[in-house]
Amino acid sequence: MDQTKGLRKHRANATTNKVKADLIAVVVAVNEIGPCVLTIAKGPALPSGPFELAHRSLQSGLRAWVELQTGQPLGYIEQLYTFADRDRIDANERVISISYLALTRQEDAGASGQPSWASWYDYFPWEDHRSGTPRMMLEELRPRLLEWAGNADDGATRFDRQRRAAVAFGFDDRPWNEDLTLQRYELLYEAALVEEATGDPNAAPTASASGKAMVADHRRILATGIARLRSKIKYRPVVFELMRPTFTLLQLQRAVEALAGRLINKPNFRRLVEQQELVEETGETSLDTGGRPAKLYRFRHAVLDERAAAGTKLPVMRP
Amino acid sequence: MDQTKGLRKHRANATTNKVKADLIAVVVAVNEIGPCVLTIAKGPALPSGPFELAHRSLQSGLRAWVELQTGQPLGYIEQLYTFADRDRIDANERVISISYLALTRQEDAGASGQPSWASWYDYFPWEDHRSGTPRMMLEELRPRLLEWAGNADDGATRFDRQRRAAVAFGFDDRPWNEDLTLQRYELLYEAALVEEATGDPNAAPTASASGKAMVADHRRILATGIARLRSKIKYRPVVFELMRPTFTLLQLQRAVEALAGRLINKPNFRRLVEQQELVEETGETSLDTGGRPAKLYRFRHAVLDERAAAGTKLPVMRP
DNA sequence: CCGTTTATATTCCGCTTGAGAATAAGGCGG
DNA sequence: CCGCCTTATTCTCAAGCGGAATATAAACGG
Repeated sequence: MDQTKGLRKHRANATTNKVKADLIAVVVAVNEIGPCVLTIAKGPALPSGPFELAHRSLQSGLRAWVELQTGQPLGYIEQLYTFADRDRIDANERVISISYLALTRQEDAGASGQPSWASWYDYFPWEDHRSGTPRMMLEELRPRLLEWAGNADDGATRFDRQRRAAVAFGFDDRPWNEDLTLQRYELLYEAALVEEATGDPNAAPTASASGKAMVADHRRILATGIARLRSKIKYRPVVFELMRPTFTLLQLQRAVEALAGRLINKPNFRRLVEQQELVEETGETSLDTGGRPAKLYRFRHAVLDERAAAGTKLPVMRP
Repeated sequence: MDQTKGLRKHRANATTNKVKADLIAVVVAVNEIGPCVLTIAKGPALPSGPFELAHRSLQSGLRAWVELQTGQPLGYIEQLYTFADRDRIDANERVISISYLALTRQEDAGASGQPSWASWYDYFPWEDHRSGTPRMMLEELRPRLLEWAGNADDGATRFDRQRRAAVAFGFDDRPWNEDLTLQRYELLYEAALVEEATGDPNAAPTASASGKAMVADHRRILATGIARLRSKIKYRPVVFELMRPTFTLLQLQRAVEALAGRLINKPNFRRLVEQQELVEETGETSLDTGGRPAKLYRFRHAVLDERAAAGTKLPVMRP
């Protein structure tokens, strides 16, 4: 097989192997309730639509679909993942899905459309550790995962499944890692503990003990978005895309806690924010906190240019 | 505009908006010379080919094309980015490119094919800081970037361009950040200091003072791959995909240095590797080091399961 | 005026990290 | 055989950072 053959084939098939490209969005906002995801009113599904000739770019196509389906304008957008749907392998049609994470403020919604927001913990109840480890995780998920591990044929697989579950969920005194949202969902899928894994893929999704289901693989895409966001807030100032123009430090902390799904040490969080110079005082204070008034801050947009988030962990030598 | 209309449109256009999907690979290996990228022999281009109906998945399609064009089997693969080619907007054809990063060992090459490897610093000479800051960066790039900044219409833009160049390249006593490979290339592109930005996109690329050019946007994709790899080696043990089964700690360090493009403090690097338990001794030693024999190590594959690379940087509370 | 509530500031300690020096174990030439 | 050169391996030490708890400030309501 020489490579000339490969190149010839490349050209010959150029016109026959077309695919349909779908754009799909995980749109996140934070309100009093907590972290929310934008769904289309028709059902438990993420906004999506095909990439069309009229779209100037992938992102503008996504913006158009989301705004058309929900009336919500998008701010920050970043690509998540592209995959070829395995469920839809027809003889002559292939579908590619390009998923995105978008951050927005809920009040940005325009007049048109009827955005419907849902707490993302409705879909992943085991992901919220702000009030301690969720009961259902220890009382339902854990025994069912152990049962699944025990069902394996050979001992090696049993041991492996147990270890994977323990790492993902923090069993056996392992630490909880909020970034592993996707691995956890995939593990539950593999163990057939989420509805999508068992039922007819075309059946209407319902709520179950292990969280609300969504159509097709939308819940998996949502898990990807949550995982990406949870790890990203640690090294990039993206939280501010979700905040109002001015805010108190506690409001900022609550937003981060809502996303991360766990509580944060207050003084240390303030120290972190201040020494990174992420915010500046507006000079005003907020009285509706109940106690002493809190200073209001705004995001220092300059940090987006100034710093490039120096990478860590490699003991490089200084010149 | 209600959403019903959006959904109707969705269905109606489902069959008319097909696109061609290209798979494109940044295949990396490390040899005595340094970090290498796999190119097709026909010219300065990355291996690529269309996603076809016959391919079981995007990744398997990529594997097939790379092996067909270069004879190189691929190990580790991860997705980089998906984009719609702006250069090729015909009336009726849209092309989507899905790019991948692949890691392999050079000796893994089979009999067929004729892989051609090139040091990636041939394409990005300003990225190699292992022997100090490259001359060409300070003597050629810097003055030309400053000139470009000075050419801006208004003072604000001039200042902004200068700052961006300083952040990306570490001018004015700012630290060098090896992870910014993509930003640096994009800046040079914007300043028209790389050949792809100026010449006819269909002209044959040549070498210039600012590194070898590649066809279309392949050099940009390569920059994306380098940036991803440089940041990934800091929190995931992917270097081992590029190493021989057994190696000395200095060989491992040299590989990381080749990728990162900068030197590493030896004792601290050893401490890092050991305390993370990434490797285990084979019991043998290597005599061909010139001085005292070095212990040989192998990668502890178990770490891939054990640890999930705990995220840092958020002052979470412990229960 | 005092207690309650929340915001903000300060302190302390242990661990990691950056940087350099010291020691070990081969080969080689005299 | 001995001293020297080269590279490998280990040790030390101080500065900085992160985790946790405590102390002070400013509003409100009785």
